[in-house]
Amino acid sequence: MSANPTTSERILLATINLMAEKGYDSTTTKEIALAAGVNEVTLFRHFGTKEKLLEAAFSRFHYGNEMTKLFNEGLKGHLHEDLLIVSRTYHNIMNRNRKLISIALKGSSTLPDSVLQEASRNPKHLKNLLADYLTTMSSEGKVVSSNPEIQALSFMWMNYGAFISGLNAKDTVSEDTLDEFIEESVSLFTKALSP
Amino acid sequence: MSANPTTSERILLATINLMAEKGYDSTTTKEIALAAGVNEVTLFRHFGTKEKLLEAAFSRFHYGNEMTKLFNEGLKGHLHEDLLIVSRTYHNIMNRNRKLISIALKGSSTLPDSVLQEASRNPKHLKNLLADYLTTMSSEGKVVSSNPEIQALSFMWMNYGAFISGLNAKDTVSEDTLDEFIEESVSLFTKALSP
DNA sequence: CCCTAATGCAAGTGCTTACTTACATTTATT
DNA sequence: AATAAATGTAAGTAAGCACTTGCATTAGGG
Repeated sequence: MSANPTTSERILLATINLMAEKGYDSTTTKEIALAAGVNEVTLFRHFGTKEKLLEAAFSRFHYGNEMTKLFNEGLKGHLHEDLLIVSRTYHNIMNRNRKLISIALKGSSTLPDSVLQEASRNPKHLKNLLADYLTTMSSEGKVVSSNPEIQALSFMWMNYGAFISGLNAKDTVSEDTLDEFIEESVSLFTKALSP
Repeated sequence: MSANPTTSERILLATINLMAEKGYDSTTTKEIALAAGVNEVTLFRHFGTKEKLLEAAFSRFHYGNEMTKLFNEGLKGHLHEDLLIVSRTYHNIMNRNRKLISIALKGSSTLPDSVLQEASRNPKHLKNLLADYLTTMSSEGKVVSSNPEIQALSFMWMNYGAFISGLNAKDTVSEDTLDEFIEESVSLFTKALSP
């Protein structure tokens, strides 16, 4: 369909950048074409409709299952270190996909379902993994046995809130501030969860 | 200007409800008028423009400074109880204004500044208040002396994340689940912050 | 009963939008 | 050089948008 991949790519990137700022509805195909340096007609020849254009952008750039992999392999049974890894990986993934998430958050009446699902599975999946981890750790006596579900939820929501907060801030949260927050908050949870 | 307040009120409520679902741009004045049970012209006679309409909705329904008042009067120096009050009051205020916040979050290129400011001051103001509280508590030996800024930030972000998570969920988070989360998470922070 | 203010109704304006069509031009392939 | 595929250009379409205008209808207070 597209012999020249750079053209498609440029259009998709322009789509993501503009829509992350202004939302799906407020971003016009004319703008996108201008930002991508192509004619508006080319955009339609490549993707047909505005809706399919966004779908293409999502399916090409969305994040995979890095987090699941992390929980299956990367955690060593040391609470403080493991929470650090989880938190850092989480923010890593989220920040890499911040624009897609921003688009989904702003939403629209005509936003394709596939796009909405991508964002809604955000913290839920991770909460389950973390809850399982805490349950295991608890059975090994390495974590206080209480309510692993809500403990995991609290941790994920804290990081989710931190991420969302940084999304719309004009002055981007610096790398240092994020690191500082991660370390302090992980220490906080480590102390709270230790037997 | 409006001899019949119910008419204005109906329009404002319809505005908030529709825009919270679909966002500012995607909500048409025609829809609003239909939902409010008035003619579209009446809407313009009352508020002039779509922009002024949203401004009116915000200025009439936005939350005051309940949280500041709370910190000046309501806290008693008992960590666990105080955190409980803060958390409960926070979710109370946020849930009462969930639709306005939803509108501001979705955003738009033409969204009035006054509306955006309302939402951006969300956790920041509260973080400062909570940080001050923790500093005081720390000087009284009731809280571990570490980094009150980030401790406060962690607590606020956790609650912010919890709130945002419940915003877009189709199945509203039940009252019970929220209560359960608040109690468990406050206990968590109490243990972590105790000397 | 009259007067005024609020509302409804019908029609229309000018603008923007996503999307199309027909044709010319460039670029790559053979 | 010839051919085909990808892009540009120009123009237009149909629909939807916020917003306006002129006039008829309703309702309440004096």
